[in-house]
Amino acid sequence: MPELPEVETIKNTLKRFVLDKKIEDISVFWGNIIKEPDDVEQFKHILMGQTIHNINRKGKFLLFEMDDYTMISHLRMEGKYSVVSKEEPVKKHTHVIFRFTSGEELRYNDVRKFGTMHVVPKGEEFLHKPLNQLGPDPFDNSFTFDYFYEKLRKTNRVIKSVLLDQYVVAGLGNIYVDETLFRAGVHPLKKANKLTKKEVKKVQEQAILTLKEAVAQGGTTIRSYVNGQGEMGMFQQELFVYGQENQGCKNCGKLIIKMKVGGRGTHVCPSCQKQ
DNA sequence: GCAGATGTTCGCAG
DNA sequence: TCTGCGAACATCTG
Repeated sequence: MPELPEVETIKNTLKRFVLDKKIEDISVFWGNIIKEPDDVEQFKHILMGQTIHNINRKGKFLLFEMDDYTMISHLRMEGKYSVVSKEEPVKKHTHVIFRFTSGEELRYNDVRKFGTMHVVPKGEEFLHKPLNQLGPDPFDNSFTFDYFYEKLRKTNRVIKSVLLDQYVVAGLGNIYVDETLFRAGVHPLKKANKLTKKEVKKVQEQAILTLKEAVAQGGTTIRSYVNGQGEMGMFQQELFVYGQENQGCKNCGKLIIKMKVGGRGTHVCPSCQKQ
């Protein structure tokens, strides 16, 4: 269920446990998670013997950088990583296990099995799917006002759908889009190309600010998100609209309403966010 | 028990 | 070319 702040938190906790660990063996219990190479045996073969030297993040993707390859992992709705001793009983929804020479294991657990893993040669991460078409990370310098304004100006979609589009900006998901639009005072159904420059600026600033605050709080735990150590995030305390339907707006007191936008549950203060 | 929803993304159809 | 909708899957809530 992770968006950018949750993935960033997972990256930081995982780094404390897997750097310089060498993969001795791999088990895959649900092969559909492995997307590249398309053959699971090949996936296992090329990663065995590799040592994890660094973990990076782009948008909602984790990049495990090894000797000759990078594993690009997306957690989708429910994916989780944990590092445990090999003695630890394997949970029901654990689908991939990386066994280290140290006796520890990196385990991937995913109730809904939506997550994906791609292994590509080191240095070619951004040349192939799934990263080659991704928009800028919101924390990157390339996420400029001019870039963002042009993207919004050229589409006929509503602003919420555009913010969820990872080709426009990579990292926002349903929670942080709703929070960003509330903080910017923009209605999710407003057409992206109808936003004034001032509104675009505000949306961009609030997106970055909201994500930064959420990272500082270790992410948002609504149902099941935990970091690489099984700890919950704390940002849910700071939410203004997400999951706050039928409660008073923290700004004006009017009831927060829930609606559907682009098939996604969407939370809005009808008074603070004018269409 | 069943319909609908869940922090995501992709492929397909119009 | 662009946009919207179902599917991938399991579980929980009303």
